Amino acid sequence: MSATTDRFLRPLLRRLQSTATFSDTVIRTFAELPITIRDFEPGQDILRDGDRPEHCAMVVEGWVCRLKLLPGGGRQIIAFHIAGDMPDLQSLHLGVMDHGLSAVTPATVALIPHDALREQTARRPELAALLWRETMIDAAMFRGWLTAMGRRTAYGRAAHLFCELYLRQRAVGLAEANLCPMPLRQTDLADAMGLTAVHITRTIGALRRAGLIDLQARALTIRDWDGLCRVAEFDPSYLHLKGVAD
Amino acid sequence: MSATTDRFLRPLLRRLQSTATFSDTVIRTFAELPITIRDFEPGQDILRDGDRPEHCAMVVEGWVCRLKLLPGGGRQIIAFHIAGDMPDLQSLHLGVMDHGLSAVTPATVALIPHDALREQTARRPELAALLWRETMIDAAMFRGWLTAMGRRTAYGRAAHLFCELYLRQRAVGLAEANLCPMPLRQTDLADAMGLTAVHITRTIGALRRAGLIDLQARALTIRDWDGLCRVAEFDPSYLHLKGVAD
DNA sequence: CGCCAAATTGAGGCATCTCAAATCCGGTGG
DNA sequence: CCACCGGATTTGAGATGCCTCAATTTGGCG
Repeated sequence: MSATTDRFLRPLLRRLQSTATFSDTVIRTFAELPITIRDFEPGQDILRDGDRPEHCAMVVEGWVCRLKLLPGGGRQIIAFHIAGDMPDLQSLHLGVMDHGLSAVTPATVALIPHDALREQTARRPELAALLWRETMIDAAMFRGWLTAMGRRTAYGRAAHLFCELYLRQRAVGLAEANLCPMPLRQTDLADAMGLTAVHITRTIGALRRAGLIDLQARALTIRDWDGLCRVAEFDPSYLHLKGVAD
Repeated sequence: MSATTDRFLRPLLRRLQSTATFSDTVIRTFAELPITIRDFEPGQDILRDGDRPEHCAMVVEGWVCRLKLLPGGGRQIIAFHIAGDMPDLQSLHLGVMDHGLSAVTPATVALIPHDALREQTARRPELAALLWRETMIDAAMFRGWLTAMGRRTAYGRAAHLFCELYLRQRAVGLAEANLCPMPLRQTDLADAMGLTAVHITRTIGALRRAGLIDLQARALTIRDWDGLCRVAEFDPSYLHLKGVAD
């Protein structure tokens, strides 16, 4: 197996195995996909609203985000993605991007040509079902965020996001006990939560003073997981992770 | 073809044809699915958070909504669905419901057994791709709502929801020119937009006074479509309808 | 060591909420 | 056909969460 394929396969399988069960045949199919790998700078666009991409991306390393820009200047981050995620899987069957994709940190991304992926999913129902399931989880996470935006206060919303990002990283082996990377600037957090950077500062300060978390040096420390979950009204079932009964 | 099958097929095809192109073989496959039909009262639960359904639903008639309830009493409506929509397609591959499904109006729903649907999608890649695409659009609509919640004021958010609900109904032949059913109570609108029923009253009043819409007798009249779109910062591409270039 | 971006703090303003009262409306019984 | 009832909508007034703008501090990095 080539080094490129290995870099691609390792995070992908880690991610898929955190939510689903599948056969070695599927793994072999992944291994044969003609992928290429590209690096991006922080803030660099990977795909723009309106693009018609010819391949799907998978995050090999670093963080990327999906975002929608409004004519009036509004900026809404709709998802963060880490190693193993496929942030634009929908481009396989929806021609036009209805949002953008950019690197948050320095990021390495594997590109899978649409035609190869279409051919393989048409040939292998198990593969199609597995990736279809990923789309379903994508939608489930939007539901989680939507509920956070609509019915949680800034305080609970921030707690909720930290719960999610910690659990997702832990599920793919990127977190230690009560500690995980958190490379987001307060601007990013603000645009993800529909708040202002200023208010994010105050909100994080409140979470810290409540003894729930610490946030420094691009890392999140969970000081009181149960307390954080309570404040967040956090129910991890929307992540559809294997460990959490599905 | 049985009357039951006909009631099921007509709205489903209308919906699918509004966004995608597909073969007669797929239609025949749909026609052979062993569906059953059930009626629901307004407010009645169709599926609850935590359920493990054995079939997918398709709306034959009426409106249903999907919603998430928070332990603290919060209630967030995450989607409205009309005839032809499949509001719990994700239950095909995600075991547990992470949200509920209830009838908004008196509603008729067709139930498609999971095993039949799994068998047919495994056998027919075109069918799988078509429904997978529906899941992708589902996710796209959540992105649209998420952005509305995060970065639009109550005024723009309401305008946005009305734009969407009008276009979606028109796409499946349920709207006349500048007029469509709108059977939602202000409580429903409030829970969908993350606002209060009281504030919905004031917001709709403002839209009316601005000469953009009228809302009475469970019907929405569009008085100024361009103006409404401008206020909403509405870009219909997230609906991935055929008419709107995809 | 100094620079620039990011984070923090303060003060005043506005959008939306809460609570409470009044009115409207659709359906039902007389 | 009218009177009534309960749920839905509307209106008012005061409270609050988050925003805006502006100034200051911190921290990573050349």
